[in-house]
Amino acid sequence: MFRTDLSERLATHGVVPTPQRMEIASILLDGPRHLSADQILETLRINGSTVSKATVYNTLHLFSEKGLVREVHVDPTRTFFDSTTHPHHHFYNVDSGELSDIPGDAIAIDGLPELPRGTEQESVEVLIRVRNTPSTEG
Amino acid sequence: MFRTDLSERLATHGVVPTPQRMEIASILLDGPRHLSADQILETLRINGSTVSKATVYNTLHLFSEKGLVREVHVDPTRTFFDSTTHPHHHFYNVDSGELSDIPGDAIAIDGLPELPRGTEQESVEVLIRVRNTPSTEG
DNA sequence: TTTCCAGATGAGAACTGTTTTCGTTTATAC
DNA sequence: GTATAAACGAAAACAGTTCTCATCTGGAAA
Repeated sequence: MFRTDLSERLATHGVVPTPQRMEIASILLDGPRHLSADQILETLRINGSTVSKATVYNTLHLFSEKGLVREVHVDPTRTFFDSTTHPHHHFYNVDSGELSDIPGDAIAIDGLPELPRGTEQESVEVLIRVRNTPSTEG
Repeated sequence: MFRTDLSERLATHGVVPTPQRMEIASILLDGPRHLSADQILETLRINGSTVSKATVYNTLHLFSEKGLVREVHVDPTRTFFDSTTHPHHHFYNVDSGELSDIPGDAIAIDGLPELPRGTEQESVEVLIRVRNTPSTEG
């Protein structure tokens, strides 16, 4: 994705594309990504960027608020930010800590239950936890 | 549930039923419960118990290890401990922070997707986030 | 009974991801 | 150039959880 595209994408979501936000966007929004704040900060540092931790968190929350990313909570120790914002589901590898998308049509939910009284649905998420198969032929 | 039943239940799961563990068990295991460590600690205090925070966490992890409870991660700010250990699904009320069970047969998943290469399934969880319906007739 | 020992407990410190605070910088309008 | 609001960032604060380690407990052995 070109910088100008990214820039426009931020703008159309009501986010002023500052240099710091563009750096973060180029890491997180350039394709399907599932990254924690820490992973983004680390990538920034590797790229020689000096964007501060506070700005990373501010920006991620702003992106989330404006619908540019979704927060995914599968691991109590950190929040993942998902660049795919439409409803979809996830695999979570408990060994590697990797989060990945379940292809859109590979799963379906049958018969949504009646919601608790006085509530309305916000989202439906399926999480399939997987672990690495122990290699028995090593 | 009677104390002796609880005590036996711990024992059959390989957990020595100490007084502190029994206090926690009587709060968490006496029916379907979804409680955070903090909620348990608070309940203990209300009941006049002096069980320490360290012991609460130790005990919860022990229970989890021994299959007496399951950990549920829906809220990045705290872990819920669920006294129902067989596979099932949840509602999470984002307004109240309440976690509740989806009745066992009220939902089904259609066509599990192919797992990522080299992984095996550990669990499948459906989480339906709900929010309180704004009362328009108030 | 006394001694020993492993396991259990608990007070408080440490840790970690995240949030907050607040002074400084930047961008834009006038 | 000056004013103003937004954005940035260093560091402190925060909250849930984990860790450390000294003490306690209860049963087995002597």
